[in-house]
Amino acid sequence: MAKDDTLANQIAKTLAERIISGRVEPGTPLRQDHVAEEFGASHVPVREAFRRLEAQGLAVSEPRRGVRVAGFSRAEVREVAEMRAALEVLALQNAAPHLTRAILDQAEEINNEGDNAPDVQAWEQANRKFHRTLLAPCGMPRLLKAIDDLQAASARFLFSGWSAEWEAPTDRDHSAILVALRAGQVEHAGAILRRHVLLGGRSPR
Amino acid sequence: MAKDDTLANQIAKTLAERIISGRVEPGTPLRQDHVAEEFGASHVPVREAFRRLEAQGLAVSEPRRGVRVAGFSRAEVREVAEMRAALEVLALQNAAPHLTRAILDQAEEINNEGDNAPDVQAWEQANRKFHRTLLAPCGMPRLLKAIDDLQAASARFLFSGWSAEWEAPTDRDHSAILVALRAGQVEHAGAILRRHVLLGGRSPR
DNA sequence: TCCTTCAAAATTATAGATAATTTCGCTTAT
DNA sequence: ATAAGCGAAATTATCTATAATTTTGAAGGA
Repeated sequence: MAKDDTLANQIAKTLAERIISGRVEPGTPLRQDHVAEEFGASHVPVREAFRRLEAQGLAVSEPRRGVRVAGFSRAEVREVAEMRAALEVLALQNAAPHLTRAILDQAEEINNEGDNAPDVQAWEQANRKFHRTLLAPCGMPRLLKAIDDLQAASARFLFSGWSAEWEAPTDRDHSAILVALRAGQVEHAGAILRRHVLLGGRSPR
Repeated sequence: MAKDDTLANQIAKTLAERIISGRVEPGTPLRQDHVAEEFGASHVPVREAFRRLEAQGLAVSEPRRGVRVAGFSRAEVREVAEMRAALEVLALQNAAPHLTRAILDQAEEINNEGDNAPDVQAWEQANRKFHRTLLAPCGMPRLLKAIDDLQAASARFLFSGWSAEWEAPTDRDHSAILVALRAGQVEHAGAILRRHVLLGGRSPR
């Protein structure tokens, strides 16, 4: 099934997944012809895919010198965490009035899935889904898109840190956020969310 | 002279300027062949330019149905203002420790330019420069890029509202921000900045 | 041994051509 | 009149080919 109709989009998605999962290392050059050959396509859609990756911050391109997988310094990781914190809190504040009992229950369900996740990948997926479930009702598409891209950047860092040994941490913050939201304490929920996102971006021990 | 080396980037910049200034209306279809002909180029770089505009939120693209100049509803204008407020405050907080006396003086100079601006375009340019001068020292490139894109979106709204009659408002908020920063009251400066950005996005009377 | 120079190879960027899809306007039937 | 159907024109998406630039690596000189 075509995930996205246009070839360029499919290529972009595949490459994005590869970069986020850490399967290709930061700094790796992405050669348009090689990628094109791999996908059985010409390099025109590949170039467009590159542009999308660039916009998402997953790749960097220097004119006439090609595009490489974006690297991430400690400073950049912190930057992304700070941006996420600011924007997710904003989204939560705007989503709060639209959060129903059903949505909160659903979020709790997703949170439980995350606690039982067998590996980092599954945990990250549940984590992302949890956040999105709570924030989506804000109805601000541009904001949600920005948050998505930032979460992808965060995930890169997460995967690079502990791909091997890892154990599912029962997520106290998530639970606390739900408790606060159920009690109508939006500000408090936002404060926990903020701390949660900022600390989540800390370096692995 | 070539502003940006690659044709695609030049085309993107030109089109972006055209959209922001309001010279092309929201909803206008952008035909790759027409644009290509206008620039004396083939449509390959044009398509790449479209992708960039899309990423900046200046155009929307539906697969196989082309790309059109992005529209903006009242809700979207508010969304952009909220995002700007959140991110600019974050940038200011991180920039504050690096703000020297010289930078603040420079900002004041720019602010005066803005007060004497003959038209909206000039005022907006000075306004943008003022913000960037204060925020750039945060040293967070991704954040600054995001703010740039949001400011562009804000400018679109501004230009669409009062292109004709307009008088330079001596910007009290800007001055107040500088006073607070000079006094080392970063939090207070942030609060003014936040209010300033949010109210700046209000609809024309 | 190390640096410079220069040509071959690789790679990017753009152009031109083609296939596939959508849009538009006309005809025709109700 | 109005709506459905059909075909031509326009448009998007892709491919193949070409020009321009960068990288690579080897040869020659300091």
